[in-house]
Formats: sequence, C-alpha cells, structure tokens
Amino acid sequence: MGRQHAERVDLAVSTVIFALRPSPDSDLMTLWLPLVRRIREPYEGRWALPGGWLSPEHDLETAARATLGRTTGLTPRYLEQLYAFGTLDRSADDTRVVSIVYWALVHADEAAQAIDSDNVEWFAVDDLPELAFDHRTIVDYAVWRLRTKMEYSRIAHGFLGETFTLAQLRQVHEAVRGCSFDPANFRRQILATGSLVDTGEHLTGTSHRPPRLYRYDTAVQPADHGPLTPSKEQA
Amino acid sequence: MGRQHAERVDLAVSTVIFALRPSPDSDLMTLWLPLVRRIREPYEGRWALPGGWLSPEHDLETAARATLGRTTGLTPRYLEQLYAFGTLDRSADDTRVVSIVYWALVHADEAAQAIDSDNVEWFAVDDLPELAFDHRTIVDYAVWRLRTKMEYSRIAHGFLGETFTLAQLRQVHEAVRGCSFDPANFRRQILATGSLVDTGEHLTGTSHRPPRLYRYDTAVQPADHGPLTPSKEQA
DNA sequence: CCCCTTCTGGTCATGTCAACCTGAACCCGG
DNA sequence: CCGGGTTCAGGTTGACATGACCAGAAGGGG
Repeated sequence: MGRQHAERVDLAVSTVIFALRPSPDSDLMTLWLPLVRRIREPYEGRWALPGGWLSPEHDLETAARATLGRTTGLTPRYLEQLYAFGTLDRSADDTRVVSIVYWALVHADEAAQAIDSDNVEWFAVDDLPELAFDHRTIVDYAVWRLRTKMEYSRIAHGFLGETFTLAQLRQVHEAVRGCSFDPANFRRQILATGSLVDTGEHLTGTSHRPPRLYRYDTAVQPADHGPLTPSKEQA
Repeated sequence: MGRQHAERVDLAVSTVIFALRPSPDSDLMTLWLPLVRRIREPYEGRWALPGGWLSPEHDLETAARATLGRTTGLTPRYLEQLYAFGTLDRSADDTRVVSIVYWALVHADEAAQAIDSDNVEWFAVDDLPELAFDHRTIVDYAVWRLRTKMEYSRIAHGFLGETFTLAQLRQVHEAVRGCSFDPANFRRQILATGSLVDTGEHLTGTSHRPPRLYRYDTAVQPADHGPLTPSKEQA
C-alpha cells in the first residue's frame, strides 16, 4: 500500500477568489479574481491561482482561508470546496501534485481596498491571461459552479454588505448570470423565498423614489451543503 | 512552504459504491453499499469504506476504479468525485490523512453476483453498522448527493441495463428518492426530456400488458459536470 | 371467457413564471 | 413652487409546467 516509487504525491491547496467590480469600459459590474505571478519554475512568470502546500497541522479550509488572507488581506464571505485535481500530467515537470481547490466570495468594496502588491493582480474573468498548469480549467469550473449555484442558492449574499436594496441584489445576479431580470419579477421571487428581512429603513440620496433596505435572514443557511455544514465537516 | 513537522500528510482515495438490491423484509428495492472490515489499528474490526493510499503513478479516478474492482469485481456505470475530507482529527491516531472520496453506481444484477468475500460485505444504507473514522459522515453525504442528483440529472441510468421499461426506471427513482410516483405523470416527464429512445420492442412474459423497452440516448450526457467532462479532467 | 393487472394516453384544476401595466415617491430644473 | 424624469412597488394576464385523476388497451390466469 505504501509508495513504490521514489517520488511522492504532494498536496497543495489553492483558492479561486471572486469579487464583483465595475468593468473598466462599461459601468456594469463584472466578475474579477486575483492571480499571483509565479517566481519559480515551472511556469515562471506566468499567472497562477493563489495557493500553497498543505502542512500537516493545518485544516484544508484553514489553509484556503490563510491563502486568501495572504494574497488579498480579506476574509471570505463565503467559502466552499470546489474539487480535487489530480491528473498525472498537471505539473509539467516530473513531480506529482494533487491540488484541492476552494472557491470564495469576497465583499465588493472591501475588494476595492484590497492589497494590489507586486505579484498579486486582479483580472476580469472574461479577460484572463494565460495561466500556469491546468489553472484555466479550474477557473472555468469555478465560474460554472458560481453561476450554477447562484440559480438555486442564496450566495449572492457574499458579494454584498449587511444591508442592501433589491436593485443591488439584482445587479449581482445579473453580473454573475450574465443576463438582465425584470425588477418586478425578481422582487417577487426573492421575497417569496423568505430569506430577506425588511429593515424598515430606506436608502436616501438617490434621484428617485428611495428603495427599501433589506437584510439577510441569518437563520437561513446561505447554501445547501447537505449533511456537510459549512466551515465544519462535523467530524 | 515545506512540511515543518516530522509528520506528513498521507493521501487516500476511497469510494462509496451504490447498488440497488431487493430489501430482505419487503420486496421493494433499496440502496446497498459494500464495506470492508479493517484488519489493522486504528478501528480494527470495524467496517470502513473501501479505499487505499494514492500511489504517485495512479490517477485519482484510476485509483477509485481500482478500489472498486478490487472489492466488488465490478466496473462502475457511473463514477464521480464526491469530496476531499481533511480535518485534523479524522484519523484518531497521530497521523494526518486526507481522503479524496468518489462515489459510484453499479449494475443491480451484476452486484448480485459480486464477490462477497471474507472481509467485504454489502449493507443496506438504512441499516449500517458503526463505521470507522468519519466514514458515516461521508456515507451520509454521498447518499444526499445521490438523492439530490437523481432529481435533476439522469444518473438512474447507472442502476439499469441497456434496455429497460419505464416501470423499472420509475422503481429506481422511487427507491432512491424514497417516495412513489404516479406512473402516468412519470412517463410524461421522462419522455419530455427527450433522453429516452423507444426500441420498438416489448418485454413479454408478464401477467399484464407488455411494456415497451426503452434505451438511453447516448448522445446526451448522463450528468452535467460543467467544464469537467466525466472520466477526463481535460487537463 | 371473465377478471385482474399494468401499460398508455388523455383531461382538468392548480401553481408557477415571464411579460406587461400602473400608481407611488423622491430629486431636480425651471 | 411645480412639473418632468426616474426608479420603486404592487397588481394583472396569459403561457406553461405540475399533480391528481380517469379510461381504454393489452396481456396472463383462473
């Protein structure tokens, strides 16, 4: 059962971090994610997902959180395991690496003040550079999961602040799903889920009728993980 | 970035294998899965999921397939990665193990002639013994995934043969979902998806009107994996 | 030959959802 | 101070999907 070859399997944990930022050309909100420039071979100079080796004293999720804090200085509003990638050819040299990848949502205005250090840069998901390893596949899968989960779950929460208007929430859905929704129908559907709480306050300062401010019902879980509760694998 | 402690992280691959068998007390079909008895500490004598250490020359999915063949002698009709479990306390001794778990569906009548060797035994998911490690949590999660996926995907395929009647397909859904469906409505919904092909043949020998035999449309994928095609991570 | 079973197709009431319409409420320019 | 512009907020309508139910068709068994 032990390892027969001299080589071994290395375990890495990477994270796909999503934030919502205004597009440079249009004023619409689009998806962005931070990448780090590789300073070592293989793929030196290429952009890659933030991550690191898994040390024995760290939990998988803890490692993903640490990576997130190291590269962006932020704490995620949502964090979930994406997939474990482990094909033989994904490392390009003769090492064998299995990457357990997480995906996270961070606050939009927090992401604006995030650190933009030398080797970390934010990219729009529609305009990514060439990535190292199989990271392009990973990002595509993460975007697909985000889009799919947005349809049936309430993870839009992760992009917004404590209180928000229905228009803001709708803009998040439109940015991620990539299509526009009827404001009236969107209101009816969202309110029908019972996951929103009316704060009674209104957002003022707009040049039109002041919209109501809502808050998420904290009693409802943001996403259905089945028997696995988030942030805890209830071992 | 390297491992700081003397201990390391070991990587295991386990598989939750599902088959449909008639219940011993009732004649209804129920979910069963094979477990292996541990012959070593920790948890010696307890039942556990089939699995093994990941060797550097094996793909993750290949390892899962190998485990499946070793314990049941079967090839899966469906195989998908479930989750990577990696909390610190899941090994009960001072080793650190990360388990990448797959789940699989095998043929019902093939499972009947499957090997029932000394240390391998099939159990009904509703009547499981105490399991080793956190394997009970893993099984619960796998059952939840199977039930959830059955609602929107066409993985019932994995339990059936090449051709089948609508009643057989309905029985699979009823066994997994745990409720009964109206035959007429079930027919309408399934046929509306366009994933079934009428073979033109009928099943004879029954004591009632002979039902039509259908076949799955091979052009349609059994499940939506997004950018990740099954059996291939398109690295 | 009648009866029982299941298959197969159909109807009907209900609920859901997208498209559309209308009044409400606020800011701003004149 | 007042009317126009804009968005919010709620209601209506028609198309479509869903679930409960019904009835004829087609076999085998007593």
